[in-house]
Amino acid sequence: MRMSREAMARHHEEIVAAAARLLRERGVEGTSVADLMQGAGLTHGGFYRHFGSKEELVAEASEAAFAAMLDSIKARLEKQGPAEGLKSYVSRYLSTQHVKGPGSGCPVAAFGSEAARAGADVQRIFAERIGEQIDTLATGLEGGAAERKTKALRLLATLVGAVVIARAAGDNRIATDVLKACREAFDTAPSRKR
Amino acid sequence: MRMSREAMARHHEEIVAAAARLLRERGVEGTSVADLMQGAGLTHGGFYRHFGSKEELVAEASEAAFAAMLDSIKARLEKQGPAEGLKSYVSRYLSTQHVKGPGSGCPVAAFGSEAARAGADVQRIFAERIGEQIDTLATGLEGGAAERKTKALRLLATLVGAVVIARAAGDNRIATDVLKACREAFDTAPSRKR
DNA sequence: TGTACATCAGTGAACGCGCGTTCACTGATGTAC
DNA sequence: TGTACATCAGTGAACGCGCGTTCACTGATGTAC
Repeated sequence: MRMSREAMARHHEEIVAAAARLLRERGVEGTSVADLMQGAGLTHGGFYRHFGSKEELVAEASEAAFAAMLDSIKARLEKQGPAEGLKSYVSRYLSTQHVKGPGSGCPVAAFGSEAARAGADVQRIFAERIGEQIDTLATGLEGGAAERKTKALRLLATLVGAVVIARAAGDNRIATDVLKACREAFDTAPSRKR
Repeated sequence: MRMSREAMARHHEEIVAAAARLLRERGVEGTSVADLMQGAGLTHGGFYRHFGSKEELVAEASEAAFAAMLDSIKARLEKQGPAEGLKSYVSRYLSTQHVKGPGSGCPVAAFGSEAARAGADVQRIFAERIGEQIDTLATGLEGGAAERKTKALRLLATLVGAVVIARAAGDNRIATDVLKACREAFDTAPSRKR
């Protein structure tokens, strides 16, 4: 039966939110349209009233995942100041909770390698939002504009790599070792004093 | 018709070699059994004379990909010595060629996030081989045993993250920027003098 | 060494299954008067 | 404001398709004598 405009808008947001979580947990190819709709409490048939294709939702959900991530960094920077804000963000990123809970974590670490093979829309969103993430991280670092950007690029690379490695290694010792090594690198020296 | 033992052994290797390349290029879920057999010049029907399941081949091909990678590091370390060998490996890893040619590159960067969701066999191989990769990288670094290992963990994280980011960003400026920033970090300071 | 036969690597059709997508249908919502 | 009707969000069955896997078949290979 027909839904009210508000109900439909609510459903749309719920589908995107469920997708943002499921795609990070199970990957693009590991999540079916039926899964995505079920995640929002709906059945698969109504999907195409909201999106032109699965890829269109993947793009929208990726955007939502990046937005949440960026909000988290910005909120920390504002509340705690550049140094402490960035430190707490890095500490959160390099935590076991993040490794074990990809559903609410960084989309680059969760399905960056799949995004590289996805359609043009998804790739464009990744390129744009990664850029924004780097610029935001840079505001928490010290030095001139160029230096801060270079540091931010290195920092993001280290964060993403550490989490990808920790997840690929599973419950192995390596997982905790790589997180610890990278956390210490940030706390004690490189990105703040380098 | 029945093949000779040598022919079968050759086919087995060809399938694994084709799989090692295709899996890194297209991901696990993006490559079908028919694709894998076709890559070795065979038809899909004979697949189960060689492997018990697709996942068994994924495990074997992952192992082969790691072996090639480790051989490459070890060969450089032996030929050029620890400092130069590691430098040339890092330079190769952080090159546009590696980003554009995942088929012969690092399996962690290519499908590490998929491996995290794969079966137990694949995950065990990733854990073991990542460990071996870290130990090998450590032999090219300076300092005590513990310090070298910590540096190797950070180095691998940076390498993997940089390539995942560069691939996710596509032909964007970010791709070249992140490679350059991480290359410079290694050349000028952190992992060798830190 | 030569012969007869069992083995089995590879082929290509077929299996059931889940995928992304489409469609007829339902009935509450939104709108025209 | 009330009524009649067109719209369309959501449902669930159905579509074609490609997937991983199985199978009957073929004929060269390997083996027993």
